[in-house]
Amino acid sequence: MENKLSTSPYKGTTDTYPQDMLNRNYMFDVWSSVARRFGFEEYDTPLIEETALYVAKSGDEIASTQLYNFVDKGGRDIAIRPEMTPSLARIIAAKKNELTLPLKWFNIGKYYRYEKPQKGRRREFVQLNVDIFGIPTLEAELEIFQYIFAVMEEFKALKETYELRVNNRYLLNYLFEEILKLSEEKKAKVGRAIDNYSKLGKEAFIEYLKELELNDKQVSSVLEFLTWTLEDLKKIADKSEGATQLIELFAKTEELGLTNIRFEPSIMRGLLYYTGTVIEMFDIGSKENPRALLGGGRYDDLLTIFGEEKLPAFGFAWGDIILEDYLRTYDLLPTLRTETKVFLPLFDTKLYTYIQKIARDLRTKGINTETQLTAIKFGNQLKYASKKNIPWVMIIGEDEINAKKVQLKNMETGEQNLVTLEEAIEAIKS
RNA sequence: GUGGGUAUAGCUCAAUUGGUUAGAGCAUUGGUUUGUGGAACCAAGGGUUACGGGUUCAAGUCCCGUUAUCCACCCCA
Repeated sequence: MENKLSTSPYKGTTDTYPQDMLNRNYMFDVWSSVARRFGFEEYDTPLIEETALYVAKSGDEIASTQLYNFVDKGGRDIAIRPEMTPSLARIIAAKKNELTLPLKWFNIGKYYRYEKPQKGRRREFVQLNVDIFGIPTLEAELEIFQYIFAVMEEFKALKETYELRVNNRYLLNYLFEEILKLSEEKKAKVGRAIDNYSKLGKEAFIEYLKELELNDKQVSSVLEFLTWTLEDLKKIADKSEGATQLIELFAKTEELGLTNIRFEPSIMRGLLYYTGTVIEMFDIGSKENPRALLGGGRYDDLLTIFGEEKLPAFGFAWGDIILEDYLRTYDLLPTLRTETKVFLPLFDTKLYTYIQKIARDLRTKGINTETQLTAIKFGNQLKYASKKNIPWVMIIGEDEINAKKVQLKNMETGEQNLVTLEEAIEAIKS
């Protein structure tokens, strides 16, 4: 090992400097303020859970390969959370009898997955989770859809650049069981192929299905399925609950006037706990962001892993990295300035205490104030304030103190006035 | 986990194809009569050329390994 410590962050993680933090906070503020506007409440869970929580749900290789898990000093097998849903289900199951339904909860938190880092994918990332518990009907879906679109509007995203794609796991089950009559093992593989349909291309897709030993009839059934529209669903409405739900769902989205949403038969969403509606949102205005912006679905059965009765649930997760990529693609990140409102220069060390007391006064009144700490050349102090994009500079030297006034300088216009402290505060606050 | 590309200053890139002391722009810091910023000009700091080994009289340049990053798989909770 080398003696010198590396300044690089751990593989697949990134440092966030104050400048980047402004963007991050902007995105998170939109997420959470719109959530509160809809009546969602914030909650949190520990970063560490028992490994069993994740194994119970998935059981397969995800837990062994992509989970950060280890044994603690007490011999417990624990893991850093790779997602929120199991923890959320856990805390709800724990207090199921005392919680008033429905629950509309959200959280913004960090997650860790042992992945090979790529663009839009890191080992440490932040996700927004929004979930509704206790609504068995499609109103839960509609509430979430409206939230998602409200967020996109808040980001000022252009309508032609995003699309929410919706499918239903019961419809997929109908395809697998009633039309194709597949074994469990093949369901998973065909499902994955369908998920990859647009990426594979039609020919590679057909070839892959044939490798899975699907006969010609089955292959053409899958291809036909992928072209299905809502009209086609009406023909099988009496046979598939998934079809019925989708028809009803889209009737309501239309009544609500929701756009940027459509039925898409190839949406799969993994293979784990989803029970009905599944959703993904995509950037459709460019080719720069091929990954889903967000994904989610209904998971009515998840509480059963805690030995509880079923509780209807619908929710989704939205990743920070891909959102930021999306916003950058369309130049939707506003130019953000520091939160500091006013800068107080210092002409002479003798004035330090005086300036500090003024600053204290300003801060008491809720004005974010930064002061010059050492008396360097005034031009450089202004340069500093200018570089940090602080909108106001309050200049106080001997002359101003004698006049019992302050010079208030607007850094954008360069305008400067000799005013009383009260007048200055008024101007800064407005 | 598999396959491939890349790695030179904080950032974007040079370096006559193996040949002196590795350069430039931007950024940073200071200066251009120290109570007025953004521009311009001047100057400075900043590099074990990712790390380790090898070939060679000579390596930023060629070879091997490691690490990181990007792309495609795998997976995507």
